[in-house]
Amino acid sequence: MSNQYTPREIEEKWQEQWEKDGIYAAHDLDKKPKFYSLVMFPYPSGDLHMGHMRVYTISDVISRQRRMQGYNVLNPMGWDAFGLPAENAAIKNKMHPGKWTRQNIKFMRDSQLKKLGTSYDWSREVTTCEADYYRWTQWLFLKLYEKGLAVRKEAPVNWCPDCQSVLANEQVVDGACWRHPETKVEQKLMSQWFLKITDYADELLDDLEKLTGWPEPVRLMQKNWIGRSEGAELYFTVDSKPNVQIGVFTTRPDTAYGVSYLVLAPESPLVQELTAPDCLEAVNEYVESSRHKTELERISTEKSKTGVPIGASVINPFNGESVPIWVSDYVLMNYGTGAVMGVPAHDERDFLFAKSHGLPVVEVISADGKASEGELEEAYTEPGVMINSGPFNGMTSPEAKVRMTEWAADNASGKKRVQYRLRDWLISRQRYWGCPIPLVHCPHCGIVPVPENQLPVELPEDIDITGEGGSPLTKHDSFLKVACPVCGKEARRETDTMDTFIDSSWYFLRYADANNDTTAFARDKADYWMPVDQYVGGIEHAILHLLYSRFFTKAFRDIGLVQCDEPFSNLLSQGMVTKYSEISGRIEKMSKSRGNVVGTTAFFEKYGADAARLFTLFAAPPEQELEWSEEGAVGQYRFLGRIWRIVTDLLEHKAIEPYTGEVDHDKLDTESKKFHMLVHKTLKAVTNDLDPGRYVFNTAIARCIELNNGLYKYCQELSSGGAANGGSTENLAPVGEKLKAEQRQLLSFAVRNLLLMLAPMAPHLTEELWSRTGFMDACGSSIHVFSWPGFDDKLTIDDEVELVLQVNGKIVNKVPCVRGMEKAEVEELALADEKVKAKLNGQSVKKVIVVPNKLVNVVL
RNA sequence: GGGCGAGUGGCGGAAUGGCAGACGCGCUAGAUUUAGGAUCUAGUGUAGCAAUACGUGUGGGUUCAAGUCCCACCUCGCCCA
Repeated sequence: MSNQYTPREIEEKWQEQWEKDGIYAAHDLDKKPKFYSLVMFPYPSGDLHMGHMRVYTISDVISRQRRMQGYNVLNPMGWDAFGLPAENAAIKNKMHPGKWTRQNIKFMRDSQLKKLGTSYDWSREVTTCEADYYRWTQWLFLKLYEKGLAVRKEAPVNWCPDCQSVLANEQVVDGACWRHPETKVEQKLMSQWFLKITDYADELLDDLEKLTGWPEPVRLMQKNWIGRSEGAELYFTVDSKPNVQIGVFTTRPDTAYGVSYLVLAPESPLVQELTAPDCLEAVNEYVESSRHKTELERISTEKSKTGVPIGASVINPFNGESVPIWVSDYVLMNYGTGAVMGVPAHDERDFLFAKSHGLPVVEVISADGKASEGELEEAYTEPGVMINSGPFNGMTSPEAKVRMTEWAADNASGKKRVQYRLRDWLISRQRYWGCPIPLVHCPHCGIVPVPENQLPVELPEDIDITGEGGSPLTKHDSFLKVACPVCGKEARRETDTMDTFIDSSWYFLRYADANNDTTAFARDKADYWMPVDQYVGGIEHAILHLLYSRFFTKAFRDIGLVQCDEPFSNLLSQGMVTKYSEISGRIEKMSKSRGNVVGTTAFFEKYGADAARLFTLFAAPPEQELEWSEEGAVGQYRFLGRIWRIVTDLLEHKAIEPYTGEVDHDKLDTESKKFHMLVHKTLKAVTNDLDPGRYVFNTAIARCIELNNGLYKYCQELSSGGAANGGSTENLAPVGEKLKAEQRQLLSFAVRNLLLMLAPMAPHLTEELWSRTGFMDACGSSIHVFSWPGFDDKLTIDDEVELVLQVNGKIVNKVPCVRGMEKAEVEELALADEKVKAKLNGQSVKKVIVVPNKLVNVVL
């Protein structure tokens, strides 16, 4: 039996044993209470580093502890395996995306995640790029299509020339592609598939209230993203064409008397319809130039606003005045109606626009109800009192907002309207490595869904990926040509694939029934496991992935596939892992490109997975940033070594035995009582720290270290008190035969509980010692399926407390005191204290504050 | 420009409004050792021999009592524009 702690020798052994025994299997429909623990599944990019490991460690510890607490735990893992990097790698290495992906998965699963000692139920592994998964992605798409939630629309889209693909708005960062920060995104008009997430805008917003287990910042981000704003749509009749009305959405109908022009988005069809012949050339030129601008450039409040008049005008329904129509690219076609009313006096962007084009500024709201003297310096956007607004003068602007909307509705000039920032989800991608959209274009029948029994529409493997000229699917004849499912005549397959966010918007449902080959997931299993009880993942998915998943869950509920209406009850957003980067000279997020990664293999070899796990948990609370330091990790390696040494030494000296009972406190001597209470105090603190919603692993580990330190000290005392062993550092433990039975029981009790508390965090070491100490045989199970230990609350409260004595809030003395002393008695004790008396120096006492069992403050 | 969050020893970080700095790293000393980047023991906020004084980004405030609550500001981070 080796007496050295060598993680290499034990970790792999137990990993194999656990897998063989299947102790982490989840049981569908079991009577035990369920706990669904989920971590955001990774993209199989090829190599995980210690930074990535943080999230898996956190989620694994939660799963393991819940399992010990008697829950039927579902802790699955899979791969978000479709996506661009596979195609890029294919172009670079001349390797098929499928081969590249599968080889990465194998490495990440077998050589990284398993070596971390994770407790996944691998029988439920899902891989989104395999036909047995994407078949159901397609099936679910068809369900959404039947429900009218998948629609084809002509729309201006963000086009990345590098990807040769359309990007969702969320994938455009600072006007550039999220994968190609150097590449400016272009605007292009195309026919595309959309999912109507806006149908659920209100529910997605309202239900954020229910998500009390989510971090507040994430809920706020979602709220802002949905961006509900209440206002009105107002109709402006075109001067020369009384049958044409232009609707504008505004959140400020109260400023309608201040309208001095109206603006159309360059993409608006009305531009072509209404432009006067003599303005046509200038307008066309302007429309053309705006096509090359990014959305950010267009709506920025910092730059001056460009635009040209189109030579037509509209009537303001409130005052009957005629105002000119302009075209300007600060108006976006896909927000509101693609037309806005210009109120320079009360909107920053309108103010800029009016100033640079010499348009009038009409003030209709002011702070005090009086018009400003001279010209306005800037737009007044605050609420105020109405002026220059006919019958609405004198009202406060919020009141006028309501009244003017009513007036417009009564006069067929407008209506109340709610507008969202959230837009429909554009899912078409002109890419190969994604889930094919299961539709067929038939010249006779139009768009025809592929019948369910013909699914999956498989991605052809015999393909040549060059990265040029769009998707290779458009050139693959046998994929392209298909008989129309309705009329049987020759038709063409849809060649667009789906946005990969679709794959990850339902994977949590597939885990509930991962091997079902007759449907996406059986209703009863999904209803049993859902919702996810604890989801753990990065803050970078705070908006997109979480919003899409919520949308899918709600849509599936309405289709009748599942009962729950929110997928994730509790969410933990772990902070990123950082490290000093030689390249930038700064502490930055750990990543390959920054050259500051710490690999898993070398680290596991040297210190073991348990030390890696403990350090990630110990260095910072989970939602905070964590700076990786090898020295810090060594500290945890040492802690594990200290447990190892003391336990193996106790064992060798026969000072512990596989004693599974409690300890009779009354039989213990004073020192033993103290140590016995330390064990109970630690059990209480650690259980509390691992409580749902708290998850402060750093302090839980600190408590375990304290208990271990206490164990060393107790052993020292036992040795010097008769059970001596010579004081050699080789022998930490007292000699077993010289100990009293209850002292041996206490030592065994302490070791047993220390191992149990650490089991979720350091699964290998604890299992090895559980086995070596004989607890495994005595309890008849792996430590990881044994029950989480309880504690006796009475033994966590000391009889004697240290009373802090203050004079005027400053600490003067500390005295021991019996717990539960009466206030008057405590007051007396404090005033009789020599040091307090010295401070008082005969001055009269104004009052005395007593905090029971803690503190006395004498105020002069 | 707006919103949110965070500033505590040499470092990572602890503190239901009630003893600031738990726990770890680092450092110092001792023990053990052929050796130590192993191990064990003790110490370690700053100044001071000491008693003591001062200490949680800055400035105000509330309170018997503030790292914690309120106001203003500074710095950093994230998100949105």
